This record gives sequence, structure tokens and C-alpha cells, in this order.
Amino acid sequence: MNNSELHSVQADLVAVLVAVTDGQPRILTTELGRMLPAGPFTSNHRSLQASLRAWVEKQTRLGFVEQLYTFADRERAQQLGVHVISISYLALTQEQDETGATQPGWQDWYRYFPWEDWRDGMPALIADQIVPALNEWSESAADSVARSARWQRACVLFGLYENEWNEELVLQRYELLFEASLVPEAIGEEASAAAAKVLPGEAMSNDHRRILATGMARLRSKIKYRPVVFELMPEEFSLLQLQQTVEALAGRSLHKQNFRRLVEQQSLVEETGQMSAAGAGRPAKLFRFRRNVILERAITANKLPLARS
Amino acid sequence: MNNSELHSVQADLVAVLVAVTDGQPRILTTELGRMLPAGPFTSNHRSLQASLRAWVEKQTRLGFVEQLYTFADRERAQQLGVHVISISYLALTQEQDETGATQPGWQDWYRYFPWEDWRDGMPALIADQIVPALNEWSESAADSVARSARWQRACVLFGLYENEWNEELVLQRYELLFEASLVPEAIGEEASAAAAKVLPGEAMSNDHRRILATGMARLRSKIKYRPVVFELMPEEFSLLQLQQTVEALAGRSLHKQNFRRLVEQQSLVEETGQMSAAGAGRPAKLFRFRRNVILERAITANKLPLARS
DNA sequence: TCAAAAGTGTTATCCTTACACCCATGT
DNA sequence: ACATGGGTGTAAGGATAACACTTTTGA
Repeated sequence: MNNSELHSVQADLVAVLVAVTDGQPRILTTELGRMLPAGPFTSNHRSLQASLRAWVEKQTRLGFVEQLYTFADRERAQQLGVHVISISYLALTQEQDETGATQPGWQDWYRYFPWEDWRDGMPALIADQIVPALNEWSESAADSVARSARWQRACVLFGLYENEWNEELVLQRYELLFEASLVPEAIGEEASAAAAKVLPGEAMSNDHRRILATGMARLRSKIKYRPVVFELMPEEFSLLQLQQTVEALAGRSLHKQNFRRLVEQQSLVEETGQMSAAGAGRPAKLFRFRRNVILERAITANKLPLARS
Repeated sequence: MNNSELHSVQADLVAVLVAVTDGQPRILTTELGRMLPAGPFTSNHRSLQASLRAWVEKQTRLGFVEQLYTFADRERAQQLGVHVISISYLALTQEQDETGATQPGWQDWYRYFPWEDWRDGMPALIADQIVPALNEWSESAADSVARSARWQRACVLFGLYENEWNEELVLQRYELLFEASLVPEAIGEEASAAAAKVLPGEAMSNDHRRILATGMARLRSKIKYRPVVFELMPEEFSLLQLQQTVEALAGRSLHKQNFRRLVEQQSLVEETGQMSAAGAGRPAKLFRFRRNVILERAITANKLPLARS
């Protein structure tokens, strides 16, 4: 039994490349927005990470790369007759390169997930379309136990009734909609065009929208405990710009003062002495990220009640 | 150019299967402790996760499975002349199966990482062997900038001088020791036996010790914000047993009262009404995990200063 | 009676949340 | 003057960390 024949699969790299421009979160796409950038897997480089970095650095300068998840796309595997896996990465950058030129292919990520933007409260499409559709899906379950389980799951994930919205559950929500056949990817290519029940929100090829959801979820979680937002910011920025960037990613609006206090107390930034060229309103102080906190931070991070040191 | 030939790689699944027995963290190994359990990758199942679950469930019942990381083992790739990737998973279970029988192959994880156990303060081997070796390694750098950078990195990672120990940095520490050629994996198989400078701590084949380090780090981080410890506990347990399990994983000793308050305030457990068969000392109340918190918890999880809802 | 573990009280401090108000600039 | 955004003070409540002490059992 030849091992190397037995487990042989086809592998490629897929990147969720994120930027925030003018307070909108953007992702790099190909194929007119139908796909995430993807490339072949080669181990000529030291590691997967370096490989991804090298591949994508040609397109944009980028600061932060992290492996997301390795997906096995069963659909594609069956189509191609080969096992296919996608090793996905999350990368943060800025949309403009040094020359100030913008590349084509950047898309607002809420174009793919319109129900994820709660910056102005619950989006209308949740009450108008998602709730009725999920309700119908719940009712269509076999027995009453399954019915109420479905409905409760929907309520928890979409922040309905008593439940609070949790912005980190991007993937779980997508998977719920997938199970309920409310996204085109869940039903065949042809059927989707005809289906009445499909929600707004652009679809993607293969399982790329699932990968994007995973990236969004990871980033929404990560901004809370690692200073990664700064990879998305220009050298100098105002505190409002910083806040708006976080708001764009989290899809929620934040409390100005408390946000500033948080940033200050963690000593994440320092004043540059410069002031913003006032657009509207009073000019703002500009700040820069204190890069050393990344080192200093390694020290701190305890939620366990330690015994006397 | 045939694509499926171009990216073709060999893939396998590797599991870090963890249990805690008598206050010691244990992992399942094969090859007399030289390897982690590994199997072929097949997509006959719905997903990688299901595949891993199916494969490992034959050995132990297990409650929690999560993908860890996908590694590209460059060494092995060169040996075999094929690209090799290992898709690794973290799984939590109990060492004994239903019949009470223990499987062979379980090992204390501190056997592989003796410097990670700080439950009784800093292990002697850090002061005795690691610090001198890392000091020498630092001194051997080319210029003074590199020397002090190396030394500072060592001090931060190993909690030397002003620095606090951070139990989550398992992987970073292993990688530091690897770079400093203080672990057998870093130098050739043959050379390692002869080398004087190799530290205590069992080595593993391929990059399995790196994978184990990744699993330990993930678990040490995860216990802080998700109630996963309970997957390692029997149905009923005392609070001290629970604390000792966390201590075993974190490699640190905890404050009894504050630990209990934390558990209580989060409503993680409920009394069973039973008392422990007293071994030594006063008999303890027994508790069980409140499984619903997993649902309830989806709701909570906010570190962002939200604006008025 | 003593060792071993169970279990309880209390305080100071810090962080989070939620208030509401004043300041500087361009139109 | 007023709209727009910048920037500050402060108080209540809750979580954390650090103290030390009493209780119940088996040996």
C-alpha cells in the first residue's frame, strides 16, 4: 500500500485580505467579486505563512498574517474527483499602496453579509426577511422538539427578543442560513436564480463565503484582545478614525469616551504633535501606534486567579 | 499545465488528545511516546472534523474537538520528496473509557515540556540549565544588537528578572529553544545523542512536539474564556478536583477562594447533593457542570465599550 | 489531637458603564 | 449662530486580588 498515493490531495491557499477605507471594511476579491484571492500551495518557502506572505505581498504591503482554518470542500471534491483542501489565511493591510493607487477588486464586506452591520441598530432586512424565513424554516421541522430547537437557535444567533446580538457569531449565522437554504450556495447554481427565498447578500464561488465568514469572526474576536487594528490604520490617525475602524469591523457603534479611555489606559498610542487638517469640526490631535506594546503585552494576559506569586 | 498535479500534496491528520488524570495532564501517544496519534486524511466524511472524530472515537469517547493548525513539515517534505502537511486537532477526553480500563500510550505532557510546569514555582531546570544555555546562545550572536535582542526575548518568554511568567507562550518558548538548538529536533538525529547541550524533555518524531506545544498553548488560552475544562472532568466532581484540573493544564497554582468565586459567579456548576467519599480531610460537596451555560454564553462576551443599546 | 482538605467573610482597588457637559473650527 | 466633531469630569456598581479564619472529617 503506497502511502503517498493514498493521502494525496489537492491543496491551495486562500486569503481573506482585509482593509478599512473611509470607515468601511473591505476585502480583496477576484473574479468580479465572486472569489477570494487564491493561489497554489508550494513549499518552496519556509512555511505556509511565508508562502502566503510572499504571494500576497506583491499585491499590497501587509503587516499581519495569521492562519485561519483548513477547509475541506466536499462539493468541489466530488466535482473534481480529488480531495481538495483550502488552507485559509487572514491578512490585514491598507487598501492604498505607497503610490496612493487603489487596486481593483476591493469590495465592502457587508456586501456579502448585509445582516452583520449593526452600526445603525438592527438592519431592516433581519426583521423584514430573515426572521420570517427562519420562522418558516423552524416550522417545517419534523417534530415540536426540533421546531423549538431551530427557532431558539435562530433567536440566539440573530439577537432576537431577549437575546443580545453577538457580533462574533458570523460563521454560525452563515451556517444557519445555509442549513435553512437561504443562501444560494446551499442550493444548486441553477436553482438559486429561480428560488424565491434567497436573501440579499452576494454569494461566492466554492466555499469562499464560508471562509470570509470565518475571517470576519476571527477578526472581530481578535480586535478585543490584540492590538491588530493598527495594521489597518495609516501611520498617523485621529482617535475617531481609530474608533470608526473598530466600529467598521465589529459592525457596532461604540461609546466614544469609554473607547478612548480604553485606548489610553492600555497605552496603545502616543501623540504625534500634529493636528488633522480639519475637514469638518474642530481639528483633532493625531496619534501613532506604540509598537512596543506588542512586546510589553506578552507579559500581561491573565484571567486565572493565581495564587500568591 | 495540470493543476491537480501541481498542487498535489500528502496530507494527514494529527491529534493532540488530552486528558487529566489524578491532577496530571496526559496526552495520547504512539510509537512508545515518540509520536502523536496520526491517521490518513480522507474526505469520506462530512468534514475534517467529523473525520477526526470518527477516527479517534474508536479509541476513547471524546467531547470536544477543534482544529488547531495546519503545519507544513519542511524537513519531512525534503526527505520524502513530496509536500507534506499535517492538519492538527485538539481533542479533550477522559483517560478511562466506560469500562474503567486505561489504554496504553498515555503520557504526562510535562514529560515533553518540563519547563512548563510552574505549579510549584519556577522549575529548577530553568535556572540550572535553560538560563545558562540561552545566555550562551545570546552571547554567540553576531553583533551587540542581536545579542541583547536574543537575551531580552529569552527573559520575556521564560519569565526571568522583572518579567512575569506567561503560561500561554508554550509554542514561542519551544521555538526559541529550537532556534537555540537546545532541543534534539533542531539538530540531526545522530548529532542529538552526542550533543552535550540538549535539554531534558522528551523529543518527538517529525514536528510532533511543535504540534503538541500548539495544542497546549491553545488549551491554556481556551480554558480562560470557554468552559472546556468540564470535558476533562467526570460527571461529578469536587471543586478542588476542578481547580486541580485547571492547575494541571495551566501549569500554575491558583487561589482557592477566588477560583471558587469565579466558578460560582459564572454559574458554571450546580450541586448534585452528593458528597465525595472522603479520602483525606473533610468530605466535599460534589458538583456537575451546567451544560446550558454553553448556550447562554453565546450571548455574553463583550470587551468593546458599546454605545447605548 | 493533628493533619488535610472544605468552606466562609471582608476589604481595598481597579475597571466598566453610564451619565452630561464644554471647546474649537468652518460655513 | 450653528453644525460638526474634539475633548473632559465624575459617580455608581461590579469584578479582582489579597488578606485570615472556622469547620469537618479520618488517622
